[in-house]
Formats: sequence, structure tokens, C-alpha cells
Amino acid sequence: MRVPMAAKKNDTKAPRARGDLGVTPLSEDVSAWYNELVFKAELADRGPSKGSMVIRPYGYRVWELLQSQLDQRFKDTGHVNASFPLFIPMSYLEREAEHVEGFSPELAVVTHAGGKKLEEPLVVRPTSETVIGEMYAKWVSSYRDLPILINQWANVVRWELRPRIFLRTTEFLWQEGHTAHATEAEAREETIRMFDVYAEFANNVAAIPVVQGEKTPGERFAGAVNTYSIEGMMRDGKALQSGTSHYLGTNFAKAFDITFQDENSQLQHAHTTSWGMSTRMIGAVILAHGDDAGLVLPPRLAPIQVVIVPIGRGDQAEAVAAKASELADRLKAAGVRVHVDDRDASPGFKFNDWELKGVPFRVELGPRDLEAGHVLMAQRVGEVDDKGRAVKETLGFDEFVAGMPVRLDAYHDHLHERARSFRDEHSATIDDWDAFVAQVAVGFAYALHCGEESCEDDIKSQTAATPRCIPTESGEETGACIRCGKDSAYGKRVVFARAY
RNA sequence: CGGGGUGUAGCGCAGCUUGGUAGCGCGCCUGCUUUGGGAGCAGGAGGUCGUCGGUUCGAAUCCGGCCACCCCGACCA
Repeated sequence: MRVPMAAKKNDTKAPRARGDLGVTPLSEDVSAWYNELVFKAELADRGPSKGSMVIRPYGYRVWELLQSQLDQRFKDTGHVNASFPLFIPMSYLEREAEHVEGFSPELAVVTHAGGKKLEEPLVVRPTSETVIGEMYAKWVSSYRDLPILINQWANVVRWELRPRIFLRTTEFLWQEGHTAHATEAEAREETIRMFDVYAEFANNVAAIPVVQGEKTPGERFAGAVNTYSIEGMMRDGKALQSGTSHYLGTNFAKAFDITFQDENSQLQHAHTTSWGMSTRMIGAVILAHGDDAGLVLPPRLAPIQVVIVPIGRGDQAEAVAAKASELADRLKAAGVRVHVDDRDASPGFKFNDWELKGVPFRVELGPRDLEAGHVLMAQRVGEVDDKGRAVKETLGFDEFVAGMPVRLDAYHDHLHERARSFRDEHSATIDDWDAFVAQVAVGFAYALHCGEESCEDDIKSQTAATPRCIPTESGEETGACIRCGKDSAYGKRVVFARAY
């Protein structure tokens, strides 16, 4: 596997000052930084086929932490998990006209199996509205069968023309919630409920402040009536959609005949919703928090929250190791994910390595500390000295152990606040075309828009920016379209940005 | 699908112009010394040069075909 290097290739006569473990600085080239970091932090590796990825244990642990915390939220809102088939008969996709049209370019289709050509091709699911709709039709006949509130954790395949690890891979992991309701009001309420769950999760778990809003018609999910998304800002000012919730109306109910008799014995179509969050969220975490030294993981998603680096050899080693392991046990008991790095490598190497891997807190423990009864602790993102290195804090053993949970929370808040101010500094309300062009080059532009797709396309071809969403929070406002000058639509401003 | 690259040791690269049987850095293994911000010395292992064909006494190198992957644009979570 080749890791693309920065602008300049490695010169054997003048190796990188940072050594082989360093990455191209974020500030220099975000794209190169991201590509190298994903590999060097051991989050993932490329798979053998185009656009495929192997999620390595460290990256998968992040996914597991994300999964468990999100799943808990689904359970808390009354949902249950189930599993639906990977293969979907092609004809199912074709039943919802907009749905096939939207997905056909990225379908992987199985035409042969068992050594024979299949009667009907099978699609590897790009999403499961269709199979699930088919099953719901069988399960629903009375209003008493509703609502159905099911989620599935699964892999899906969308053939990508231009893959990017975590952000756009041919196969990715996600969860897809699919619900069916008796009334439109109830289905709409569900759509917004889960939309809010995603936003709350992004803020409180991933420490990413997100803009919540409805998608414009041009950006809507194929087959949906309304699509809502959360949009985070990455360190290069680009937007990343990291969760979507759709109100599907009766589109899929009609296509799959999900009908029920209501209290008045009238036959009605159910109203359905779907909502998903994927491994792309890991990409969002990398791109929203990372810095020149590497990954920065928010503590609630960090596989290791505190790493202890024992220092010293010979006679001292044993005592240091014993103390390290005692401190680790006490932290574990306090619910902290802690790791003692007893690898046979120099302390300096370990410091840099754990910084690259984004561990929130690093603790040094050596003979001098043992004697003084304290540890030296450095926070991954915090105060730095004139060499750009973390300022180390001296903490007594008990104080260190007892204070850790609170520090982790405070650190989460710090990252969230840092991301929020970054976003705010790179966002602006814009009413002038030239200013718009300049703003979308660096971040989010809140502007009025006519709502026409041809105008959206024009803006995209001029600036590479697209409407990300119509923010829920924006106040009522109308006026002239930023691009064409016609009357604005939506009654609100739209967030435009370049997007991943 | 367009445009641009790249395929040589686990990783990053040089060698190719001017053919003579492969080299550097990092990593890896062994030993000794080291360990508070990417350790040092010594020894060692590791490559049918993407693939198929052609030219030649001889091809990593020249010629042709194929394949793969990466990067930049159009679709997407």
C-alpha cells in the first residue's frame, strides 16, 4: 500500500524532519493530511478492490463506541433492532420511480450465482427502504399494527466513482432506521425526533457542532418528501453531511402496498420515515477536530482516553510498572478507558505516537514521579509551550485518578467549543455575489436563494458550493436570490458551502 | 467517463535518458549500550523490478498490448 506524500516526495538525502511517523501538516494540505493520517493512526487501510476499506481495530473501536451510544438513543426513543437481507431483487428498486432513478448509477448487481445466471438480478442493498417496505406490507393490516419502529445496523454498497476512506467508500457501515405510522403527523414527528437525536449525538458525543436543516429539493433523498440533515464544518471550511432523516410520505407505502384499516374501517396507506448515520461520521470526527500533530479524538469516542507511559529501566522499571498498573486499575474502576504503554520504545516516540492517535490525556510516570508522589499529565489539545508542546501538569496520584472523569467532560466541552468558534468564525451572512464567492471558499455562507435547481447548478459550477440545508434556526426572511436576483424561496436563508 | 500520475524489499523512493542481472532511507530480526519529546553502535534477513509479448548475446532500463491503484473534475451518506 502506498501512502501518498505531501507536495514534495521523500528525498532520501533529506528525510522529513519529523521522521516517518509524521504526517503532512493539516495547515499545508488538508487532503494529504487526511489520507496519511487515516493510515498512520491505524484507523483504516485500503482494501484490495477500488473504494474498499478495512477498518482496523483502533478505528473499529471508535465505530463501536459510536454505535453503542447511538443505539442506546434509539432504544430510548422506542426503537428495536432487526436485520434485513443484503440482496434485494432488482424489481423492488424499480417500484419506486424516483428511488431507482436516484440509485441506479451506484448499484452493484449480482447476475450470476451458484454457477448459473439468475432469473432476476439481485442488487446489493444501497439502502433498504424497498425490502423493508415489502416486509412491512406483510406485517401491517390494522392501525393496531402501527407504528413499526425498527432499526438495522448493516453494511451497504454504493458504487463510488471517487472513493475516499470513511467519507465515501464503496461499502460502508451504517444504521438505517425505518418506521411506519398511521398518520402523517406522527411520521413527521418521528422524522424530526430522530433528526434531533443525530444533532444531539453529534454535539454531545462527537463534539461536533452541527447546523440542522432541511435539504433543498435538489439535494433530497431519492423518493423522500422531505430530507433533513446535520452539517458539520471541517477544518478546511467544507461541510460534511453526517446524518440524515427523511419523511417518505406515502411514496414507499404506495409502491409496496403498506396499507392498514383505520378506526373507521377505511383502508389507508402508512406514512414512513427513514434515517441513517454511517462510518462517514468517523471521517467527520477526524476532519473536524484534527490538527498538525494528528488525530484529536473526542473523549466519548476515544478508544483510549488516558494513556500512561512508564519511564525508566532496570531497577526502577518494576516499581514504575507496578504503580502504572495500579493507577490504571483505579481509573478503570472509575469508568475511564486507560492504557499502559509498555512497548519497548523510547518515551519520546510514545508521546508522539499517542498524539498522532489523538488520545485525550497522556501521563508520564517515571522514578522521579514515584518519589514525589505525582504524575505529569499532558492534554492533547490545550496549553502549549513555545516549542508547541503540551504544557505538562503535575498531579498527585489521588487527585489524578479522582479528577479524571471530570477532566474528560471538560475536555469534551473544550473540543466542542473550539469547533464551534471555528465554525462561527468561518460563517457569514451574505447578500452580495462577490462576497458569496469569497465566503464559500473559506466556510459557510448564509444567503437567500430562489430555490430553482438550475440556479443551484449555476452556483455550483461557479463556486463549487452547494446548498447544504435550510437551517431550522434561521429566522424568517425574504429578498432577492444571491445569484439570479429573483424572489427568494423557503422564507429563510440557505447555508451554502463546499461539501465532502 | 474525461484529465493527470504511479506500479522496483513491509513503507517511502532512486536507478531507466546512455541495456550488463538492483540500491538508499525508514521499518523488521539479533546482540550490547540506552530510555523525562521521534535512541546509538555492530551484525543480519528481505525484491521472479505490476503483467503479457517483442527487440537483443543480455531488459527494471528500449518498443507494444493489457491490468491495477492513486490524484484532480461530473453522482452520492
